[in-house]
Amino acid sequence: MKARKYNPHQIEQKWQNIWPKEWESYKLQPGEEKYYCLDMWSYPSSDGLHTGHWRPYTIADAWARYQTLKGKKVLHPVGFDAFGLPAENAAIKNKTHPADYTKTSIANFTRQLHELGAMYDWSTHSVSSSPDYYRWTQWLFLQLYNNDLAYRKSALVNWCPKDQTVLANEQVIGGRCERCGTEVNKKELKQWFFKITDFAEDLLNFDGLTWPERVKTLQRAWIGKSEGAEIDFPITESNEKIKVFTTRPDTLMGVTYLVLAPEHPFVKLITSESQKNIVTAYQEQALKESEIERLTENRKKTGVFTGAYAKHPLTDKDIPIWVADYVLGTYGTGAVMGVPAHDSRDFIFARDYKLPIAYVISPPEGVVNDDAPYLEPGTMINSDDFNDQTNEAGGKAIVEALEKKGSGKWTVQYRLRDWLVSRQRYWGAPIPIIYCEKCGEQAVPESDLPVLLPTDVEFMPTGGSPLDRHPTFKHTSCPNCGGSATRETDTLDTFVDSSWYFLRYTDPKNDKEPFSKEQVEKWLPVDFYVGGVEHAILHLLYARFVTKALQRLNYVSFHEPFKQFYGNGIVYLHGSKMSKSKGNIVNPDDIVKRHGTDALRGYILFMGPGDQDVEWQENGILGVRRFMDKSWQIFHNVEIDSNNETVRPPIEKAYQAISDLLPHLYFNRCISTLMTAANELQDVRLNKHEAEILAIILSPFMPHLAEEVWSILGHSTSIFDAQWPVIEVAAEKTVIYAIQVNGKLRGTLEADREADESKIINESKRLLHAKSQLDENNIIKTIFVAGRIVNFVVK
RNA sequence: GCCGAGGUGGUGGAACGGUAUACACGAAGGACUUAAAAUCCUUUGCCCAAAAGGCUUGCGGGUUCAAAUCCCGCCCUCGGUACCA
Repeated sequence: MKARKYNPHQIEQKWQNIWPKEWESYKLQPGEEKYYCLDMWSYPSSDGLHTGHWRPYTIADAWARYQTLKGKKVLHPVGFDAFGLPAENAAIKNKTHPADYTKTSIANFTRQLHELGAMYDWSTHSVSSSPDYYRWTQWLFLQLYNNDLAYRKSALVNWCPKDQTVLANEQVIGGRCERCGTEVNKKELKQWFFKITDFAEDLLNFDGLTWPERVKTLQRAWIGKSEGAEIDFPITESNEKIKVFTTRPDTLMGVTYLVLAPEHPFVKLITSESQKNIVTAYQEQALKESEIERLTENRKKTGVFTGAYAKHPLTDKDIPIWVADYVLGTYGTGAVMGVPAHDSRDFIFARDYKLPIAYVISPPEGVVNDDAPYLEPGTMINSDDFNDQTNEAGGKAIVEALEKKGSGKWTVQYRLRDWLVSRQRYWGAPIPIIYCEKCGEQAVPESDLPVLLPTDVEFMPTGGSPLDRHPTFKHTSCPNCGGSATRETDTLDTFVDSSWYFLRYTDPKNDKEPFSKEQVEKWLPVDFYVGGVEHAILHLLYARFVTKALQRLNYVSFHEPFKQFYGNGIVYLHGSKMSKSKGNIVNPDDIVKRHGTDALRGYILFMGPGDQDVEWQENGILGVRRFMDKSWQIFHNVEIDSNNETVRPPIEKAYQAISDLLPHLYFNRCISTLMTAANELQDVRLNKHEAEILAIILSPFMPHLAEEVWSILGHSTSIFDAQWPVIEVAAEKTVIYAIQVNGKLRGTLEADREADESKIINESKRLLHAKSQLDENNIIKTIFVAGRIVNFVVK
């Protein structure tokens, strides 16, 4: 075989055209072992992909190909999350229709994904904005609606003034819109919600899932479970009770005031005549304040007295009721008991407003310092019957006493709020609800789905729902009474689309149902999911919720969608995350042109551990390219007709190492291993058997090169129809001992693997003696580790 | 503050408690060439002219025959998060 120069371009195009584009891999045959390998639904944009985007795709593809070689039937689907704000905003900016924008973006993405040479099954292809997909998104909405998991209510919600729509809590990052970074404000609006809070407890459970700690922690923090007590404080001169939530019922005897959030409904009810003006002014001012101002660190606490009092549930003492915005209307009961002696916030507030501070827990030793709140455990004091026990026992006793009186109980609070899913925007799935004056809210019958999104809509955002302005969309008849009725004109959050797409992939052409139970049960849960950790509390939480909801409704039997989640690290360039808007991106097209897809894939894997952030090194790609040139030469120096089955040590070693490393996803170390082997094999003439092994262990990372070599070696079928080789690697005959004195390396000794301990120790002594580095009389102890080390401990 | 991930050469990074710095980039020198690119060879953690030797995995302790790795106490960087009662 005469070595041509390695021409990646030619080879890669060849195989990208030959590799099947549609082979309906979701049709699992009896006896086949499934493996569902998924990368996150692409959000197509006209900007195209940069090398940072390639990272998860490359990881997923290497992994999918490896699983294939291990004999699994791999489902590795592809599709596009095309609905949503970014597409709509980009379309507006480019003065085009979102549908047209989406079409060109998808075409562009499709081309780039082909260039990646990934093992995608294009027959699974689904697009969230196509009616045969969103029909089932609407179906999903109806299932939730019909089972009390979707509802409409009026609430104070997040409003993005730039995008002119409401947002879910998860889409507000630090008081700003997740998409455009604009400060959000609060508006009282009637909106649609999904009851994710029903699953708060289930969502905390990650048993059996291989997920990175950081992602689990983020979700747990977002769900924010805290255990404590709900305690009633009856309002004097009213029949109402103020409910407070506290994690510290043990401090109940130290309550010196109560605080209501400014938006608490009781404020109006209880405020005394004389305080009315002050309180109303305070409420107005508090509501005006933006989330960002309110979140400012170390902000001065403000508040006003309502003029009203409540009775302490155990002592009946009058407790003044205040309004202060350090209490949030959206958490707990929107009211707290003020215990300045044992809570830092209450302490500051009480000091500033001259409210009494009553210590009810003292340190186990010494006396309490009254310049500061005491937050540690201790002994109950000043608490009547509850004195002299630990605060833990005291807390239990207090709740027991409250329970007896019917004015308190143990309870659990979550920070998680229901998921707001309606949007006042055009480019999304219409919410399938009809309002009839006679019959009220009506679900669109499933047989009438999809509720089509009209194309002739004036979609510039103005704050109202664009569909509302359409001449005909809105008008329909009531499915119940047949009378004239109107449609809901809000559309669904795009995260609803992406919260179930992995189910659709198992049955992408089904036009009777979103997926057949049989298909979904065959493939799910997803075995391996790769994507960015920035989705930790958006997509990943929503997808888990939807799966759990569908399980409750009996559409699926599993309760988690993603068995293993691999959060790929971010690629940085010049110290910040690659992004088109910042202008610091590396275009993969250029690199592919110069060095080929395989070199780029190889470098992406070689850069560093795939789950860690890494800085892009412009020249790093050269090392991989040189390795590929070298490999090309090695593969062209093969005894093609030989029946020799001996496997040389460099190949054995590489095979062994990669077989050990790859299951742990140590891609970077696999590439290093291959490089080492190539360096050792440069001048060697391989036999055919060796070349085949080498090609297979290289193929997950550089599939085009491996496939080409495989065909040159005389195979007419794909290398990915082959199996990961199983070879017995014989242990080497000799081993190298490190000879140490007091743990410091003093020399090395090559010895027979089978040589016995005393022989090796003697040889070691002789060696060190010759170098005058050991006085045998001083040896106190000799450590011998077979095959590794001899360590002489000397005086 | 709290939670998570990190801290190893000039750079990206390797290292079941057992020869720290593999692999690669970059740099220096050389070969080939009229020349350059490409390629190949050599060197490349620090100190010392070199050898010998010593030092070295953010800092300080500890455990161990032996620590980048385990334990304790700090420092720094990145990411997340926060009046959550």
